[in-house]
Amino acid sequence: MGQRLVSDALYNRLQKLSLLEDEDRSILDRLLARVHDYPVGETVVEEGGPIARTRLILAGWAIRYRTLHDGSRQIVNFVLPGDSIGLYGALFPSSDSGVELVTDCRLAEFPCDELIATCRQSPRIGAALCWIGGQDERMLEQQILRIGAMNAATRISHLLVEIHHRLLLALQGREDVVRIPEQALWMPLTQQLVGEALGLSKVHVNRCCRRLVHEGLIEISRGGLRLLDPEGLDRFCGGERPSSTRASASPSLERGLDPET
Amino acid sequence: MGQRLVSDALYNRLQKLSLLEDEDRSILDRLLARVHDYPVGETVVEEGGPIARTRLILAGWAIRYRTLHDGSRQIVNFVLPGDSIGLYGALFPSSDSGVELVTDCRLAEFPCDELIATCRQSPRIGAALCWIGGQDERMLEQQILRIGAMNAATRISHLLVEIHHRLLLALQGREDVVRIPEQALWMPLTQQLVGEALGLSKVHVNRCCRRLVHEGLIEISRGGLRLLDPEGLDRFCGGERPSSTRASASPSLERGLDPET
DNA sequence: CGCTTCCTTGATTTATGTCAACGTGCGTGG
DNA sequence: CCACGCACGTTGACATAAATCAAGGAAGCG
Repeated sequence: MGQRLVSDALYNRLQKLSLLEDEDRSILDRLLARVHDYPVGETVVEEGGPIARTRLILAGWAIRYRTLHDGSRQIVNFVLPGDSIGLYGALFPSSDSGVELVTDCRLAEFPCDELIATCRQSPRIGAALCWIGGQDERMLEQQILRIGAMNAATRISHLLVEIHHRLLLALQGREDVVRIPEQALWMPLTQQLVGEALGLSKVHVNRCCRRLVHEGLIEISRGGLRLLDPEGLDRFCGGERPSSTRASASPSLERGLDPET
Repeated sequence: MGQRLVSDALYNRLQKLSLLEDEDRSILDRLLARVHDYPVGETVVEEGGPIARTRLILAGWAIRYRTLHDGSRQIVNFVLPGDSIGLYGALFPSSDSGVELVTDCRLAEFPCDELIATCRQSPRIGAALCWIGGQDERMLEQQILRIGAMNAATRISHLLVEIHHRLLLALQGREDVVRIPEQALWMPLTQQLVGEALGLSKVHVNRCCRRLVHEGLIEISRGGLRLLDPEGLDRFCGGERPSSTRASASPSLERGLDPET
């Protein structure tokens, strides 16, 4: 397992699945070799527009959102390093939601069709991507839980805990990686964005955030915030069970995917 | 294309994808041959429990839900005929959400692992199931949109419109099927359930429903409701774009999945 | 018959939204 | 360099959607 040039975040995540062979990694490396940089604010996918390419976030943050007729915008999900955009592009003619970058981003891009070919070539990669897709679905579930059943302050802390959790997985999934640097706790989340994600007005988000600041859980600065006490935040939102990210260690799964079978 | 003994709803949905060959259908038929009946209230999947089998709903309604520490329950999604339960069972050791039947149900069941083998056998079936999975994700998106960005009455009508839409797809997807019977518009949705799904108190759900009744859009009866005017409901919630259910007609997709390639 | 589940309605409370105003840092263009 | 605009954060006063509390009715069911 040599040094990875790109998509460390993805490999860190996939490590949990421990399904891929070296061969698969080189296939993935080739698939993800086409890297592009984009500036903040770029709309990578239009709402209702076609999905030309599948992308992987190598660095930066994005949002998936939908706009209502009254002009309000609902953020469906935050897209972090190691997350994919348009994973199902080959199967759907258009995207219901749009994707917009909230920081400068580095993306790996390739035509959707190539994913099909890659999965044919290595069923293990196919399974790994389904696993990623299943995690996406679980994150949406979490979001529904937050918005549907929690009050404002709890929603916010719960969201922060989830994102923190995801960042840890993406950034230090492997045991041999050094401890996460201070910077990792910084999040480019404006209160506006938090409001759009959680169905709250920015004014109310502000008031709740001030409370979290007052309790020493977070720190607010221009254009973002910093987690000071992740465990405290977790306690604050009642430690609602986060989505499990463990993979099935089923030996029959590996056998089933073994090409020699 | 002979008469289907089971899972008409699934075939109706898959028809939109027009990807499967007769051969695939007989494979699926064999996979789905194991049918079981369960009574109302049965908990098919425990929250946080293992996912022993993958299931397909042949008839009846279920809910996917999660329970919070304070005892409140959030319904994540309604599971209708043609929908799957535990599709990713082979990839995850446990289920975040539980599944409970809200009517008597007839389910097709098989061990999760068999799905892997089936996908190896027919990549077209694999693609079709990913397509189903992608639709599930889109439904969750819709749910987030409702809960996060709409007011109570709009949420309710939007939910009803979506379910109506899904039922139509499952029940009459094929052109050659007779018009949908009156019964199809009946839904076993108590106001309690609607509240748990949309993050509203049952009292408030009741008041909003009464309004919809007053406008002649729905009819309420013991243990459920009936859609009288789907188009009216759609207008009521501002006709927010429903999730597109069209499949990609990409010829390269079919080529990519062709075993002869 | 009594129990349970579901629907219904009124009175009151509360969480959150709206409106409005102001501060502040930051980039940009003159 | 300054001046301006802009995006973001902050705060107060007020409005309102929705929750809560409470009580009762009506249909199914054992």
